[in-house]
Amino acid sequence: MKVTTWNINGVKARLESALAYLRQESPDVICLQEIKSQTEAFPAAVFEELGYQCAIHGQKGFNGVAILSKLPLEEVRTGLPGNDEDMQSRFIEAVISVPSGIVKVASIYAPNGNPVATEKFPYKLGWLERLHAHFRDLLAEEVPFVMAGDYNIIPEPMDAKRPAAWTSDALFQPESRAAYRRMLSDGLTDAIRLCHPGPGVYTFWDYQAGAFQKDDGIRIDHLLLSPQATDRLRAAGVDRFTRGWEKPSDHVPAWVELDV
DNA sequence: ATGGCGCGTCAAACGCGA
Repeated sequence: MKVTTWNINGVKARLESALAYLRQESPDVICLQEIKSQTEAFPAAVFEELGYQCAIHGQKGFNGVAILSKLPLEEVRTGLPGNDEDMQSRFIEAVISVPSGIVKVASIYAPNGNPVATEKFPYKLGWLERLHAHFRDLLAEEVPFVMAGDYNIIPEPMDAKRPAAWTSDALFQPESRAAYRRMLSDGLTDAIRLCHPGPGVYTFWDYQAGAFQKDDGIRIDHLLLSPQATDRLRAAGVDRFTRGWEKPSDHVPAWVELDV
């Protein structure tokens, strides 16, 4: 079972790329972020033609997440628990049926948090706390789950080509990094890091300044696995080739392969 | 050394991202 995550930066702008990617790589499940589409406007029919069921949590203009699955998709939940005031569409999860039972999959789009001196940064940290509280509940269920998405966190200096350039950025603040570490110390595994322990593994390159040509990237898209999912982890990777396609997203897909 | 983009909204700039 292959589970992929991809911040596509607009599902309408990226429709041809997304379809090309799915035809080529054929993941069983793909978690999308920044669909920038209302739920009703999501082009579900074209994905269904490729054999995917769609669970969508959109909003007007910004944000928006989705899970597309070739395997039976059940018990869809939208919205991160813990704050009824939060209207931003950044979380969706579903139960996926697999031969050995179930796998829970969440598509998450954590807040960027910039500028740090504004209310955006505490919103980011609060959101991450809510995410942590939610998966702590899931851990108690002792089921395999994958929380995949754009965490907007550079975990370590080795996850940036130029870490010094990010020191004042919300993505690399000590508080952001600490929130990520707490999730790992609480039992989740960073699958990409486990399978690729060295530096130079990036998932995002800015559109500006020829960042991709200079490989001036950062690793901010992550797949965090529960212990039961980690037991089944066969491989993980990043598909950086899509960044070289016409009209690319600034993020590339990252994936895990699980024995299920 | 610096700055260099792109999407969506909406019809010209602007909010937002990272």
